Amino acid sequence: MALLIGRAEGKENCKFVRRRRRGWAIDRRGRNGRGCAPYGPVIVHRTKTSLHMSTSPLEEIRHSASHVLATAILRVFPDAKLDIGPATESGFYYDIDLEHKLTAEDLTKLEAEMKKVIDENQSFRRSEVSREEAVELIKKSGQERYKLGRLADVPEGEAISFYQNGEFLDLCAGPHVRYTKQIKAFKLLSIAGAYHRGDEKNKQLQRIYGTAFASKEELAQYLERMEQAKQRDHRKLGRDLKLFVIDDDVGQGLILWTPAGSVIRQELQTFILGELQKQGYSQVFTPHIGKLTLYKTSGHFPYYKESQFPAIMDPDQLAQIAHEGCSCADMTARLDAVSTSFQAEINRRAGREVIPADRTKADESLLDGFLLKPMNCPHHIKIYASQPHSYRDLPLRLAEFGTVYRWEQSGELNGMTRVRGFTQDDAHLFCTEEQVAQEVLGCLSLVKIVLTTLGMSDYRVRVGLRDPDSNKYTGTKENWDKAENACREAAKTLGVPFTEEPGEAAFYGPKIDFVVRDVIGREWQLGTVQVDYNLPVRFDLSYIGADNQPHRPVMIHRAPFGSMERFCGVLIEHFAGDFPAWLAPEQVRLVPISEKTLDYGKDLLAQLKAAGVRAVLDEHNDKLGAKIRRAEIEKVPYTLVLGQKEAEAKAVSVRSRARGDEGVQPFAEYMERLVQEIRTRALPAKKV
RNA sequence: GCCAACAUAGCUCAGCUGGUAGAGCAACGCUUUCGUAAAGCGUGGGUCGUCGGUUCAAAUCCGACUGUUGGCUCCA
Repeated sequence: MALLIGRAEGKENCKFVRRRRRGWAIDRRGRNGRGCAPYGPVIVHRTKTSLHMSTSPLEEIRHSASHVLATAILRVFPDAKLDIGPATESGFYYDIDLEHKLTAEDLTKLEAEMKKVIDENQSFRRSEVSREEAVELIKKSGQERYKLGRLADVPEGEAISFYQNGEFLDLCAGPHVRYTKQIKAFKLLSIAGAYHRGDEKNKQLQRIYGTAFASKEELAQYLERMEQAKQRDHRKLGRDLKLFVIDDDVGQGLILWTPAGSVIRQELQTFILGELQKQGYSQVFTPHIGKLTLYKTSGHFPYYKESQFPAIMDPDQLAQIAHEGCSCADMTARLDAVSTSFQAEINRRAGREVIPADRTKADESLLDGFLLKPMNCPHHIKIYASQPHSYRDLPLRLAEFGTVYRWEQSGELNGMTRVRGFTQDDAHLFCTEEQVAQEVLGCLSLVKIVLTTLGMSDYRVRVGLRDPDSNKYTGTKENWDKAENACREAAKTLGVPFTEEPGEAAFYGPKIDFVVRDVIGREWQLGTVQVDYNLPVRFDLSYIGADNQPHRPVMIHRAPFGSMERFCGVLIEHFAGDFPAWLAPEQVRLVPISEKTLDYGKDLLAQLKAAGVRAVLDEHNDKLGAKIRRAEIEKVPYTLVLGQKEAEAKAVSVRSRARGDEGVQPFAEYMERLVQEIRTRALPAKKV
């Protein structure tokens, strides 16, 4: 999986996760006959977390609110056909089939109706019925379109229950609150399209999202949190702080790193490179494209074709065409054939004729050119394979900030976290079976160092094992046992709590993922380590052992950051733009109180720059307050106020973004502390 | 990809039912030389996402396209 690593781009992981969670995405692939990974079917496991198995009071409130919503919907739109309305992690929704396209005004209307229902203080009454009675009840209520299907989902032998509040009766496992007035605070949030049963083959219904709480205060707090999340959205901060740009003319999902954003990325890369050096990695560089055949060998191409950019013409073919002395017309015709098949591909993906393609007699083999690389491993494998290896050479650790390209559906794109081109802090370790455990541990500690340094202390580790009931994995049982034990042992040795999740492995081997929870409680899968017994076989890799016999090496794929794009996006939100000094694009803002101390500022600026500090002198003709304000808004970690007093004493008045006014201190002293803070990559220390 | 909403100056936004564009901030200039989150005055800046249609007249109405945002998992 080299693939996998790649896929997620940080994401790979993510994508994989999403794919598991989103039935439609999986189904889409399945339908196209591409539900299989190169090494076997994608293992789709749904962890069933039934709300009614362990409902909390809040979930009861929310689930009840969804019934109140349904009650209101039927009052306002009597012809609505209801599907399903569960509680969710942050609220509830109800899916309805309705001719009328819901608008924001409708939400207001529905909210008002819900208030009425709540004020009526209806009681929720449960009744258990036989299957036949249930069918009758559903038919009587005119909701057979979806509810009968839902009824069929209830396993034989399980109780079938209905809940009634007021005039509204719904097939429902419950439980509910006793009276509608127990729903103290609710709000309808948005309207969205949602496929019936999450399957794009089914009709798309209208989903109304809302949330509910036990008190108005909690609702207000929730909305406040949402507002804060909006404020720290990396897309907003990225624009405000000028960290990155996405330009339509360049293309969707392609990140342009601005000078400021590049500083952050560069610092992160320098940081990790230092760690790699300590761990004995070798840095390599490989190109952005590779021959299609390479990815056919690795097995990735046919299966991931959907998520790759179309192949590009092999320049060798162009050269050959020229050699053959083709006329201009011939050449144009052959190029045309290529571009035609390219057009056909574009049209196929779009599902309509974006580019009219009436000449599709393209020779498919002409497409057999180059691929924008979707993952780095084949290139690294070829470096390994370029010469014979002795067991004494191993482990060989090849690292590269490798940029890869994936074709993501347009609806999936999102700022830096879901893109079409991204750079993985990738590495492939080639080692003996005996070395796997130790090497995995090394990779894990690397991820841990990264997270610790950045203050991402709230994370969990997931060890993905094979599904014992499935034989769809590649490789032998012995190898799997060894690989899984290696992962398990490594996770134990790491000393971090971890969960073992059968069915979460990649097909070629088990993996260990780090799932980070951010300040607002969202989870991000960032670092990943994967053990691979398969690609070495496909590429017939070997090394000569101590027994003078050839042996198969084992590969480890790992990316502590995942992708630089995604990681930076998460980091921006993690710090809310308030980066620690070592990462901040601008570390120090020099603010002369007036032009009188401008020269002193220039003097300090030169000294700071000489020490490698990223400092900027504010030469604006503003009052002090305005300059301070600007520095604060731009989230500069340190602002040094320079007045006559400071100039005379060779001092600075320090204002820290994290701690506020820290008073006057000798410049030399301040600089020593600052350089130390940067060198040690310290996190911003809050005022005590 | 699918559903919905949105697209006006660098940013945030105003511009009602059609009569050909405005504010604040930012930028730039001048005045001010200032002590910890906004000094005053002035100047420049937009083919209103693109293309097409309706109309005497379109930022405004209609259509297509492009892009952005929120969704498309949490089993009755």
